[in-house]
Amino acid sequence: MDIETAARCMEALGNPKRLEIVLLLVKAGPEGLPVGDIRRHLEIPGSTLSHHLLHLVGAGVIRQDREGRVLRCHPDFDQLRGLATMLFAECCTGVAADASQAQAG
Amino acid sequence: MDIETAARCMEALGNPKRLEIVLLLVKAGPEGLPVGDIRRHLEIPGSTLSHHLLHLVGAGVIRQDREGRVLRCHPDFDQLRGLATMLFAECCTGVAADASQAQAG
DNA sequence: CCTATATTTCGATTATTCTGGAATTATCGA
DNA sequence: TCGATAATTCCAGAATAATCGAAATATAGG
Repeated sequence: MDIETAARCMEALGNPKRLEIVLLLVKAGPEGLPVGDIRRHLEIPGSTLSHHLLHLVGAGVIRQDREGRVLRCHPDFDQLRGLATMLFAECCTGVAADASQAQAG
Repeated sequence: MDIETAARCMEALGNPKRLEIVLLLVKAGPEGLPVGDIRRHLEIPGSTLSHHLLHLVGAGVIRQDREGRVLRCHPDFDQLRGLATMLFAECCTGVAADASQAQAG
């Protein structure tokens, strides 16, 4: 996963409402939940919720499947795992402090 | 970690420059890097970098230790781990779809 | 077709964030 | 104290995001 993508995911998760949505979906598991259920759980206006969901879908954090009138939302577990992994992927692999201080100071 | 805190961390990591900063610091390991080194690596104006660092510190994602004129920045590994963990902490533990559809539809 | 339900899109307002030049503060060494 | 380096704060403008009511679209069942 590249930095732009990861930042988009993080940014999507960086809003309390949206994070609540995602945690709720993760809790619900792979089957996820319909938009309407999320709305009832979180008690936010439909239009606001719709924007947040679009945002999350755009970032690739959740996916949606239509089932008749109902739009079911699932977390994208692979994406979330990738994100969590990325934070530590190159942990402690390098990037020493510059020598420039020693030279200049 | 509560949702507000987690969202603040995510939001802090949700900017490409800030994510780059944090990944650079994670790469550098526990010793971290001075602000000036980060600036040289990322090539951004000092004031902009300063704002981003303040943001990251405020969110608890990094910490800073002054060493004379140099301000050394470290990732807060505990916080980052906590964040990564939280995403899956309650994975698949519940939240079934409402019965209301079956009743209403 | 008609009615009800599920969800989105439109449109407008308000709030927040990002950005970076210039001035400022702090520390070091002579 | 002076001069250099490290980093921050001040300020202001541009860009983005959040919010939600109202209207619109889509689907289902009779």
